[in-house]
Order: sequence, then C-alpha cells, then structure tokens
Amino acid sequence: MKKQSGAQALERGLAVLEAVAAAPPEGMRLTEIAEMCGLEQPTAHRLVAALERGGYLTRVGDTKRLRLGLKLFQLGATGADAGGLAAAARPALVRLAAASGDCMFLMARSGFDAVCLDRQDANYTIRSLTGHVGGATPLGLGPGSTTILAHLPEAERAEVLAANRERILALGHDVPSKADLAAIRKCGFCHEVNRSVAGIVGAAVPIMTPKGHPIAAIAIGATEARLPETRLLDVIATMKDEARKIEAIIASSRDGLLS
Amino acid sequence: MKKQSGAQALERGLAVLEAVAAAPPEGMRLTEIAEMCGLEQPTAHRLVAALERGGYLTRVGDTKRLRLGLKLFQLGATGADAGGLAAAARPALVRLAAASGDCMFLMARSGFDAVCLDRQDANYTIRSLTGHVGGATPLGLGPGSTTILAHLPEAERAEVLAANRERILALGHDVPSKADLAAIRKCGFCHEVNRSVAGIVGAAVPIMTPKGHPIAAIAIGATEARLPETRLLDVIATMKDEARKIEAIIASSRDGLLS
DNA sequence: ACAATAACTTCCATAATATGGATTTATTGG
DNA sequence: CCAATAAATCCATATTATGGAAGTTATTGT
Repeated sequence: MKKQSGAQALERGLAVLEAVAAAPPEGMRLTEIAEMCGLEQPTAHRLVAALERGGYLTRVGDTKRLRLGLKLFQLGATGADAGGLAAAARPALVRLAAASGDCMFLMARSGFDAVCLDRQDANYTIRSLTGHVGGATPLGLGPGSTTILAHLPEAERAEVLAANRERILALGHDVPSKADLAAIRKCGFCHEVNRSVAGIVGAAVPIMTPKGHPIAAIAIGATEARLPETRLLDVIATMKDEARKIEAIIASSRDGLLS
Repeated sequence: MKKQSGAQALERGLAVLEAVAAAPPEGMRLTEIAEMCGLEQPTAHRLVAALERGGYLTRVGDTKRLRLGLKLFQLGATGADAGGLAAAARPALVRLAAASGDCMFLMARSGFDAVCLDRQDANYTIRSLTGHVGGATPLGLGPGSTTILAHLPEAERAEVLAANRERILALGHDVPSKADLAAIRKCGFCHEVNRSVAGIVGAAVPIMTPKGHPIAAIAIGATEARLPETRLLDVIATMKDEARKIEAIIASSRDGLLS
C-alpha cells in the first residue's frame, strides 16, 4: 500500500537531491543514490538525468559521480532572505556582534528544523554546531533552535518534539524537557552551557510575529570565559532590544513576512 | 507529441520552483503558477503541495501566496562551494579586493548561465548587474560570464550563444560577436566599458581546468575613474596570477572539482 | 452586509506516464 | 587484458499522474 501523495515522482526526485546533499563532496554514484532512496536503478537514472538537465545536479569532474549543482545555490540565494527577515535582522546582528565581541547567529524556522540564515562574528573564534550559514539543526537542539521550539504553541511544540526526539538523540544530545521549555518561555531566553560543545556557551532570544508566532531567533555563541553569568544578562537584554526592533520592522512591512 | 523525458512530473515540479523564484517577494498565487508553467490548476496544486511538504515552498505570512522555502537555501549552501572552487578562490578574491580597492567577483558556469559564487568588496560602492551572490546571468552578458563563454570549445560556444541570444537581447544588451570572443581568447581577458551599466568598467580573466575547460572567472567591477586604461593592465596581470594559483589548487586536489 | 466572483481544494475515471526486469554498453579494478 | 561492477538503454505493464467537473472557501464589489 503506497502513500497517496499524488506526486510520487517529484517526491522521489527531491529525495535524490537531499541524498546527494548529505553525501561527501566527492559526490555520489548512481547506484548509491538508488539504494539510499530505495529506488530501482533505472528509476534513479531517469530522475538524476532530469535533475542534471536542470542544473540541480552536476557530474564531479569528468567522472560519473554526482553532486549538487549551482542551480540550487541560485534558487537558495533567492529564497534566503526569507521575505525580508534576513535583511531586517542584518543591522541588528552587526550591532550585536560588534557590541558583544562575540559571534551572533540568525536562526529561522524551516519545518522541523532551524536554519542558520546569517552570521556575524566579531572575531573569528567559534564555529558552533550550527555555525555555517545554510546549516540546519532539528528544532530543540542548540539555543536558537530551542528558543523557537519553546515559543511554539503547545500543540505544535508537541508535534515537533515527537518528530525530532529520535533525530536529536541519534546525534548524541538530549531532548529539552517540558520544564526546560517552560523556563525559556518564562524568562524569554534560552541559555545553554556545555550542551552541544564543551566550553561553549550559547544563548538565544526569539523573534516573534505580531500574532505571537516564533519565526526566528537571535543566538550568541561564545566561550565560557567570555560570557560569565554576570555579563550574560546584560547581553541578553541587548539581544532582546534588538529582537524587538526586528519585530517592529516585520510588523510594519505590508507584505506579511511572517511564517 | 510530448517530450520523452521520462520524468515529466519532476520536471514540472522544478519548473514550479523556478517560476516562484522569478516571482516578486510577495509570492505567487496557485493560479499564477499554473498559468506560468502551463499546467492545469489541480496539477499545479498537487506539485505545490509536495514541494511545500518538503520545505521547498512556504506560504507567505498567513496568506495562500507561495514563496521559496528555506530548504532551498539549505541545499544551496551545501552545493555553493562547487566542489572546492569557492573555498579555493576565496583567499585570492580577498587579496585582489584589498589590493585593487575594488569589487571582485567569482563567477562560475552553470549550464547556460554564470552564477556569482562569491564577492569581496574593498569598499561598498558598486552593485554590478551580477552583483549579489547567487545571482546569475546568461553566458555572454557581463565580463566574467563572457570570459567563460569565450574560452569554451568552438561547438559548445555556438550552442550556448544560440541558446542565449534571445535572452540577452531581451534584456536590452547586445550579444558578443565572434570577433569579440576571439579577442578575449587571444589576450586572455575580457574588458567592458559602459556595457551593462553606464560609467562602470568590468573586466575578467578565466579560471581553466587542467584540461583547458573554463569553469569560472574572476571579475572586477569599478567605476571608470577608478580603472583607467593605464591601471587596467596591471590589475589584469594580478588577476591572472591569482587565477593561475586557483587553477593550481584545483589541479592538485585529487577529487576533480572541475565541471 | 450580502451577493457575485474568483481562487483554492477535493474527487475520480481515464490514459498517459513512470516503473523496474532484462539486456547491452561502458567503466573500473585486478 | 579480462573479469567484475556500474551505467545506460529498452520496453511491456500497471501504477501513477492527469485534468474535467463539482464542491469550498476566500475575495471583491456594491
């Protein structure tokens, strides 16, 4: 009994893209793709051919190996802005990075993940787990991500948690408890020490839509020494200020940018 | 008589993505998508639903309008590196931007287009036509793009020119002549004054694979005043040097990065 | 506020399309 | 150079996408 999606071929094609995206930079062989996606080899061949034709996949050098093509980069750059969010938040990030001297991230929600939309480092020290722009973590792993999760409405929160529990555990981390999330909601920020990486402190505040939906978060990454408890609250306060400014920009823009 | 692709549904789905990518940031309505892609409306609906499920499309705010989703940004960031090219070229770009004081671009070929992979500006003055990272122009429009075109093998060059002629004319620019391209091949760089934008000078040198295929170009954008003929050749010489260094890195990396 | 219109969603019989087993051709490795 | 493995191609089959029609839900105009 197959699933009743009505667009099997498209979904399979997208699955191929995601499989190749997850592969190492030497690329993937057709057979591997077929196996990874649970497709017969001729089927994979057809899908790959179509994706290649469109520039979504390219051959590695002169081999048969396949890798993501630049078309995705092109499209990705177009969608990157998330409807003005990145642009609206950029100045805030710059200010925060400069003021704190640490590394600031803009994380936005995408389905069950949070994606790093932008990043400003005052001095290139830290590469956090979600460090690189374009990187994604399951909602619930990492401060920015967890802040967004915490501020979702009850029902959605449960759904996301259920969906992500296994993924997070598989990555060797633990899943935030209900109490953790409630605490984050209460004080309006998330603070993590030594959670994803030893010696690294992370903290984040949410960016909410006028309707009270969390769409993104501003996160900070720093070493434990640089961000002691004493300084933390100051920094968080500044971050909240900036988050509010971004919210104001979002609210005032006539095209709802909110997701 | 339909085309014999063997993956109609996938191709249609990709067409939907590209249509939405070309749309303004307020997003697109289902009907518009259907019309733009030549699909019946229920068909478009099914494809859109699948793409939305995968995070490739999102609803704008709480409306029904559709816009590119962050999944594309995610995948795009993964593929952005073009197999090490961007990383290999980054230091060269930084050096060139610092040394020249102008704006440097890394353009890479993607099918019939050249995509801006990276950009370094010494001082934020110019926004060239292909300025933003992720932007694409048809091969034959803009210096970096034209340099790549010029260095393609005869047959491929003709094919690309035929494919792009209309597109370039439609954008209100003219298509490089055979003589233009031959000249670029001969002197190893492309120089354009007042071509795409008045008062702006562009120039570019190709980056070739060991097998003599152009995969990318380093381009410079500056105002006419900043880049007079006298300075031009110096700058070009430096750019050629850097291009050669990048070629060396590419050649020495065991995974062929070459496209 | 209500009607009229347009956009979106769902349904389903039909046929066009994707499917995958079998085969040929190319590539890789010993 | 030959064996083994992977990729490309073929094609009869039935699964899957298709699009007309009808039912809902927004949007627009009066």
